[in-house]
Amino acid sequence: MLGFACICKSLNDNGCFKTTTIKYLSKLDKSSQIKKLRSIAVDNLYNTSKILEWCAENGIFLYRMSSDLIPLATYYEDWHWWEDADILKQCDNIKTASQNKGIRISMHPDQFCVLNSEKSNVVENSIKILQYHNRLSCLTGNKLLVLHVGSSAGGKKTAMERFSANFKMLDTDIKTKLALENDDKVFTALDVLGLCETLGIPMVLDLHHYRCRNEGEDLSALRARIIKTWQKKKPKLHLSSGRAYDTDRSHADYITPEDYKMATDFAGNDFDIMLECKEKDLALLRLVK
DNA sequence: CTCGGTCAAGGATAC
DNA sequence: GTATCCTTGACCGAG
Repeated sequence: MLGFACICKSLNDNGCFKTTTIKYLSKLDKSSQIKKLRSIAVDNLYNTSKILEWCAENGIFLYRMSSDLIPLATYYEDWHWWEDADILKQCDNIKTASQNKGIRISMHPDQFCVLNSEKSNVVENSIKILQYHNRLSCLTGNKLLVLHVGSSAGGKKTAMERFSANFKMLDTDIKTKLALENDDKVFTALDVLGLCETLGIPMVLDLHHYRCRNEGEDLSALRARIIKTWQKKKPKLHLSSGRAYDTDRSHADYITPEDYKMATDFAGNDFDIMLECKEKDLALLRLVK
């Protein structure tokens, strides 16, 4: 099963997400700020359920929700967006749509969520980011948060130990949603697999990151172990093509036929494949065609 | 209307 | 320490 992330280019009016900035909001009075934030959140959540409907109509049952549905969610702590009736209604629509249509959803906290940072304020903020994702996940029925290990400061071993220690301090509710993904600069598939096995969480294999960064490990030898980390859930891998060349870390607009074949050969019927490319759903439709 | 500078946030690197 | 890059896409606002 193929899926795509966030933006849906096929939907002109409902396929994208709004946002705002602190700088802009600071020019408004408090009530206008909240009004603006609410309006953006409701629109973004509404668009997400529209995208889910579009997915079902187009035979797509795998989708990653945007992390930026609630604007400035971890900044405006006095704005209790999760107590807003309109927002709750929209979240419930997403939950119902994904469950009724059988769409497997996930989220992927961005680069600012560095749980293993050496800076305590960064760790605290990362936990806030995870709490936000968890809260939104609970309301929308999402059960999977895909994360990178993060910083490599102090060396890989120390950095992974920091990750484990901080992971263990998280709420159980968050821990049961987390999965870890290998990255393209530091933590290899083997590094992340070992960490996932130790922590008892699923591993998302990113094939492009593996291509950019590996220590010669043989993926076919890791395949069964990776699947095992998912227990009864459907394992997932990420696929993208390099923009300018194979190991270019920048993502291309589309997936090359060669990369798609490589991924499907590896995945068989055992893995869902999440596409990461600029043209999103359009790239997926091209592959299916 | 169009286009470009700007934006909460981290990390790594080079100087 | 500080500057700069990596890198996303939506937005404001100048023209």
